[in-house]
Amino acid sequence: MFSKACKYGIRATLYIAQAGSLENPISLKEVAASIDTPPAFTGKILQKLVKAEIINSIKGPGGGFHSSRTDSVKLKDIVVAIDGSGLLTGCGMGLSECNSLKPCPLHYDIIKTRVKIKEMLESKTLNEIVGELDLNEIFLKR
Amino acid sequence: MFSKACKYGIRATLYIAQAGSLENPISLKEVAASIDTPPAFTGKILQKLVKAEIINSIKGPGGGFHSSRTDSVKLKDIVVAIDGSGLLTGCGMGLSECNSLKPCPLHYDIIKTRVKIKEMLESKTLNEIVGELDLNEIFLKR
DNA sequence: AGAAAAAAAGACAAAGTTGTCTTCTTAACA
DNA sequence: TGTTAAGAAGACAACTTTGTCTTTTTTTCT
Repeated sequence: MFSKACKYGIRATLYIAQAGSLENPISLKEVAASIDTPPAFTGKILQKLVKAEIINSIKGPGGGFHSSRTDSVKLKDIVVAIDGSGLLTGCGMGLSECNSLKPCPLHYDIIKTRVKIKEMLESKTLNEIVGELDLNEIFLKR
Repeated sequence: MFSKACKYGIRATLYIAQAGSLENPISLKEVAASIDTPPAFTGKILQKLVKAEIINSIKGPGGGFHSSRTDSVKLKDIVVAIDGSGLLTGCGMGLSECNSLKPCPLHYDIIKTRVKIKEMLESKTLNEIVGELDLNEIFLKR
């Protein structure tokens, strides 16, 4: 469903949302160690998330990442920023001219399924997701 | 959601189910032209589908592809044969030890969504899908 | 039996994704 | 003001997916 980069991005964002703040930003090194992902590749992904304004970065000594928008960012924002909107748009069978006037054989079933996928991706903010976590459990690295 | 190979495979299978029969098998060349996919690559995909017993092949002059199981094959069979079961199993965030005892933050939402995806992939047989088509419309190549 | 037509199989090439390494820029702090 | 610690950016390498081309196998037909 999601690319590897996107999965890493979700884990990274949740970790940063949970552990980081403007006063205490989380370094790339700590993020990668905490979610068990390759540090340099994780850095590339975080760059994309910063450009999409999903997280914030602070340069220089003591710098790192935090998120100032945990009350408005949803999973969909992360997925679209990293994987693009292909999961939610376009013909499921790869036809270029598929629409409700000339639907492909799967058109309406795909649309119905996408409604559910969108619900999953849009129903909660980062705050709401993080709020459900039991912080005593390791949950992003296993 | 699906790889390119899988999308090609779905289109090819539907075309073969609709146009082919034991007496009149469809050549690779015709399949690829009809669904607008690269012939050689399409051949590789059809080989996988033959091995998975989703379609049948007949070698030699006059040979080609047909499906003897249009009444039992479902989209899920094609998707699993080509893309594997990753869309329907495993942790959505990529954690190896995610389950209902130690669920990841998205665990239950992912499960709910997958139920809907499975419904889409398991609700109809090839016959039922093909039966809905208006055969006068171009529908697999656009 | 030989020729021809078709899929099967295998080697290869191009493009995209994943991952690493080095250099550049920014900012804190002695 | 220089050093150092951090992210940003770019070049590169490995692997996977997508795609092509050639050879082999099977089968039909003459």
